[in-house]
Amino acid sequence: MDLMTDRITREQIVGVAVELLARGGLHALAMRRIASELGVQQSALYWHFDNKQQLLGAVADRVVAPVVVPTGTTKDTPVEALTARLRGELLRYPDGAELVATAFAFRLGANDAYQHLVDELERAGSARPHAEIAASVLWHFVLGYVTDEQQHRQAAELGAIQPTTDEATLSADDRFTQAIDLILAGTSLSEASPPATLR
Amino acid sequence: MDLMTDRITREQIVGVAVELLARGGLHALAMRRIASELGVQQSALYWHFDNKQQLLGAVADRVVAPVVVPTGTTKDTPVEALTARLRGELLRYPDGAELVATAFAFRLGANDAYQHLVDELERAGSARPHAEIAASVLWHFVLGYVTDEQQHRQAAELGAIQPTTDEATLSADDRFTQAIDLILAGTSLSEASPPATLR
DNA sequence: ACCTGAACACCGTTCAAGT
DNA sequence: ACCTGAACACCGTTCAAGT
Repeated sequence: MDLMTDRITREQIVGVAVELLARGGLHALAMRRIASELGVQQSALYWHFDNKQQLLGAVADRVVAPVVVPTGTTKDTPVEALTARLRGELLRYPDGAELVATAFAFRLGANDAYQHLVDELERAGSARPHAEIAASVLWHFVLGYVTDEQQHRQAAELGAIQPTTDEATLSADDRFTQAIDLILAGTSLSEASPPATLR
Repeated sequence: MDLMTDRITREQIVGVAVELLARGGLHALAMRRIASELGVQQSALYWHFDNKQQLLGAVADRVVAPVVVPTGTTKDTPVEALTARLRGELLRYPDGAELVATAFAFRLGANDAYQHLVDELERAGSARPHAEIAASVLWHFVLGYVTDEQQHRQAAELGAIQPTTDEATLSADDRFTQAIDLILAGTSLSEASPPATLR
């Protein structure tokens, strides 16, 4: 599909890594599989990346790249829309949230997406130190929540769990939105209507 | 140290697993190492546990067990004290937060600790559905934040990062407390003083 | 009931050597 | 500069067989 060059680039490596992630989750992201998909020895990857963590960082960057877009493209309140978009992108790949969380913890990926969240909070009216606290809360919640979501999805596919008959139980979407609203209510800039189920 | 019985129990397995975790983090928690520490073959562990995930779940239970204590033992506001205690216990073991997060995601560990958080929020005045949302936010934030903290600590020990000269930078403790206060401010039951750096 | 011995099917990483 | 070939030092899990 690519123009045939025997030489391999970082971008190609990240490309097939993202494909493998999409198909089989983190489990499929083995150096040997990436290499064989490229028709190359595993050790060849180590000329382009110091180790697997750095490669995963680049994959994480690619996964969350779509959330870093110029503001004003959405008519929704920016911060709420941003968190919803982040969740959406993470859900596109199995283990997406876990991958990004790990990469970010090592500061090897997703740094731009995080910074974008801080910036949006500032533009929405939060002073610097407060915006950083709020961003930290929002970020860790989204990653933790979606990790949970995806792990359950996987467990359900293995038949380990039946889909918990949806009676009187909020959907994952609703619970997510309510949680984001709760957090934003704690920041003075609560654009969102305060949670209806207050007391 | 133990009375010499050639037979091994689940409790003994979990015990040496916790010791290994304390010494070397998740990296040291290999089935072979646990087995050899007990003077037994690796395969022997699989008679007591279905797989490693279940064993890790039991370890996670042990790690967070101290946070599940009867209320009223502390004079602080219960929810704030509970989250602080949870962070404290996680910090006692390298990779403590990551371990508990993974085990909880699979619902194989730390369920009691999570339920305790929901209960405390209810006793503090939150209605059921709201308490569940708030617990989810608090829980994911604490685990995500402490995972980050511990990963940085490890990276710093490898000399990969210098300790970021503490000038004008909030301590990890202060940032944690402020974040918890922000979340609790979003719940109607803001016992905590609203964050000083609001706008 | 509880464990051994041995194998199976994998991993990430390194490194001399090739071109 | 970029990659091969081959090895090193590990993993979790299974399963017949022993006691």
